[in-house]
Amino acid sequence: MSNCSFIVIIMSSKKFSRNKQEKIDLIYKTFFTLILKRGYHKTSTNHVAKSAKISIGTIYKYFPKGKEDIIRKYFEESMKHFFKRINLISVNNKNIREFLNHFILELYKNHLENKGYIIAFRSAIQSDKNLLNSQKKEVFIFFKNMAQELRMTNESFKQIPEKKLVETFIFIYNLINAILYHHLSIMELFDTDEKIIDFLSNLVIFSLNYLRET
Amino acid sequence: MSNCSFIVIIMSSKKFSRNKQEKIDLIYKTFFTLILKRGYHKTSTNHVAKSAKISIGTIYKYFPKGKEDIIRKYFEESMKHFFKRINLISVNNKNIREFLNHFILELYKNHLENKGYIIAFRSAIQSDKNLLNSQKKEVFIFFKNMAQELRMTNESFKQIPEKKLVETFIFIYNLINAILYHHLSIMELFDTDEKIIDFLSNLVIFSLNYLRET
Amino acid sequence: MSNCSFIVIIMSSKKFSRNKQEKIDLIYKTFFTLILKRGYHKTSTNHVAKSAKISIGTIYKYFPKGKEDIIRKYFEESMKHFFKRINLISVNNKNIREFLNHFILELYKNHLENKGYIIAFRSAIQSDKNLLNSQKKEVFIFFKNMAQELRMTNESFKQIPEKKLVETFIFIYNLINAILYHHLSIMELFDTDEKIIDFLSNLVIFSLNYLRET
Amino acid sequence: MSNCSFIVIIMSSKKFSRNKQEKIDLIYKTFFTLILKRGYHKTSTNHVAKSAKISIGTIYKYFPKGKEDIIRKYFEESMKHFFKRINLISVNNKNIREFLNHFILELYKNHLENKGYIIAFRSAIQSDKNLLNSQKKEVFIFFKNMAQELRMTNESFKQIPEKKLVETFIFIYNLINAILYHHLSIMELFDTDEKIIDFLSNLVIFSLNYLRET
DNA sequence: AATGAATGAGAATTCATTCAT
DNA sequence: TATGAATGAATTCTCATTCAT
Repeated sequence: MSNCSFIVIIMSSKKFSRNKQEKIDLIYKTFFTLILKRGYHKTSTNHVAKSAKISIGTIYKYFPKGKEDIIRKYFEESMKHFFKRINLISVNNKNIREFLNHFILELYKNHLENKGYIIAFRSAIQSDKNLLNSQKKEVFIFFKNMAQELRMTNESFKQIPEKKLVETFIFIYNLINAILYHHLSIMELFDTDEKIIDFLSNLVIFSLNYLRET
Repeated sequence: MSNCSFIVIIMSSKKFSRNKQEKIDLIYKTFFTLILKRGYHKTSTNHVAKSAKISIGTIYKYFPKGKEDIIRKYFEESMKHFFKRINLISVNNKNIREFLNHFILELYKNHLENKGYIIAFRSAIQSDKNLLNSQKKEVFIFFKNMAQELRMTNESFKQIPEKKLVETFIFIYNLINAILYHHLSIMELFDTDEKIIDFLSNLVIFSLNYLRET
Repeated sequence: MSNCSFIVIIMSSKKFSRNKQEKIDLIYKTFFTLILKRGYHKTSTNHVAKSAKISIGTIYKYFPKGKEDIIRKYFEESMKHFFKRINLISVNNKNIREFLNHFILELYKNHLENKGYIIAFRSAIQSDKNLLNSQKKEVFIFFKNMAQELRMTNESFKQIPEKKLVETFIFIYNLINAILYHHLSIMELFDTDEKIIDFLSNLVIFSLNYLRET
Repeated sequence: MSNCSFIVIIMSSKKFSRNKQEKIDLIYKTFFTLILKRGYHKTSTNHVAKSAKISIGTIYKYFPKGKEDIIRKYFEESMKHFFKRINLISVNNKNIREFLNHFILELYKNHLENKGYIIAFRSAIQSDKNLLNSQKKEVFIFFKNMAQELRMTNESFKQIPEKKLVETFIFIYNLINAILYHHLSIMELFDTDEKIIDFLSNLVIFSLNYLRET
């Protein structure tokens, strides 16, 4: 690591490179915060610029198609981050139940932290069907990789055919998302974090049994 | 022509209220159809007028606050219609399981028929929190009435305290809505109507047991 | 005529119909006047609205694609008007020389009256090649019709094959336009109207001889 | 690497001014090429920078007023170059007809090679009348010099008064430009290079006769 | 000298809403 | 009542230009 410190200094001296990521993150943060307050279609790029105290030109420099691009690029970044976190769990957990609980918890944290983005995403797919398809593909690829990995490292998963495993993961992922979104953005189903997570955990077990039987 | 003029006057005096409701229904239909095609925030009142071949003035005559009013008034009407249909079932069904299946089926049909409206409603609540509260109130009142009625006419429900019964109904209602919306507008969870309904039916039974135990 | 006066009153009572054409003409006039003053690319739709004291929405009501549409629609109208005027001449003139002089005079008047439009047209074709093609087609159709008519009614033209006649007209039309545009918008070639018209008239005779010989 | 550093320093001290002119030429070339593709008002300095793979700062270093300056400076340079080429002819040709043909050919080549610039110039003069006046002055000075020279070295020109000669040259220059521009940028008058040049050549002879007689 | 991030005025365009007819 | 022309604030987006590095 100490060998790298010099390189780090050289890299950070590269013009604007640090500011650049800071600006992008500021745009994300401001945009999704405003969406939480005023809703997607009442949040304009000019609002974001004014609120973030940057110029409108800067937003269009990094996101040439405006709002649509902010969502699309955040989607790409957030998927990677989220899946990285999920992956860390999968390797270390051998018990399915334990793994599921972690998975649900991560999804829950993700929803809490990205509420504005999730609302934006759901608004954007209304007029941009490609966005939804992109997401479906990413989700498929991720769970395919996860299934392959789990089947290689874990005896409990080895018995289930890969295709079935992937389909099941995607189903569970969508089921949890459906309920979490409703709980967080439409109407609270339970009054504490623990309760909703426990409910989802049991619901997933139920669903897995249901899927197995049918 | 002169022969007809008297008839026309007579007819129009009768037709008047019918025409009004026809126009309103045409506005609803056109608005929600356009939303399905282009999304909520790309559907303007002017578009609706052009597409429905009526004047923009007419829309503002019946819905003085535009899009917001269309959604709000349709919400009021649709709630009444939907609850009427549910009520017809509740009176005639004594078996809980049977009742649930009907309830789910009605919710499913409602979602299918009102997809555009449901998308519109979810977009509108982002910037109009009152709309969501109105809905919560209506839902509460309806299930309170339903609970009272069921407890009076049905032995199976009499054992459950009214408050608990109402809460449970509301929970089930929201749970089903969450999953149906995701299934119909975000990503298909099952490939046939029967499968999703059967899954929901079992899911509700599971949830009722889960709620009873906790 | 007196029989028609009643009809005229009825027609003018038709909502906005008179204002509509007035507004359109006002937009044309204002737009082309501003272009003369500030050039095409420094004349914005908002400028036109402000200068004409109408709202920007009105411009986009009649010209949904903005500046491009103003030019395109004026082009269509002006071609018709111009060709109508030319046609009136062709029928009444049997002497080719006399006909040419009228033709040149009409083109000259057209250029003088539509200087702003001609500048706009030449700017617009830079990024809208269709506009130029449309014009070529219209010019071709007009001169084809004119050639047919002249060959039917006039002995002097009967000897020239139709195709040759059309090509010659188009050539002359373009040659005159080239020189008139330069004279009026780039640099004066002669100091009086009479001189430029006389020069063009002789130039056309020269060109016709040149074309006949080659 | 260290072996080369000295050479690099030596070279860069020599290359410096050459690099500067290379950059300027690259800007000219890129700008006028883009104008041919997209038109003057859709070609921005930022586009030029991106397309030429230099920074926008470099463009503003050499052309502090942006597009306007590029055109103005190219205008100055190109006038000199063009007039140099014309001058070489004038000295070597004693026959007026022969001289004219060379003159027309040079103008034609100039138009072909500088199409983008010519479009740009005509767009720029719309909002920058000084540009047009500068050009008129340059043209006047050039033809005055040329007239003086020709009258000194050539018997055929000696008979014509200087003022008349200058005016005639300017007239011919503008006439040819008018037709060439139309032919190359609006509508083809002839299908080969030879034909348009022959036509122009005869046209100029005609015009000279016409001017002499009036 | 060269870079390119950043700016913000201003252009194009949309859309909810009003109002004369 | 019904119409749809008219409005103009608000939105998206571009582009000439500046300036820190």
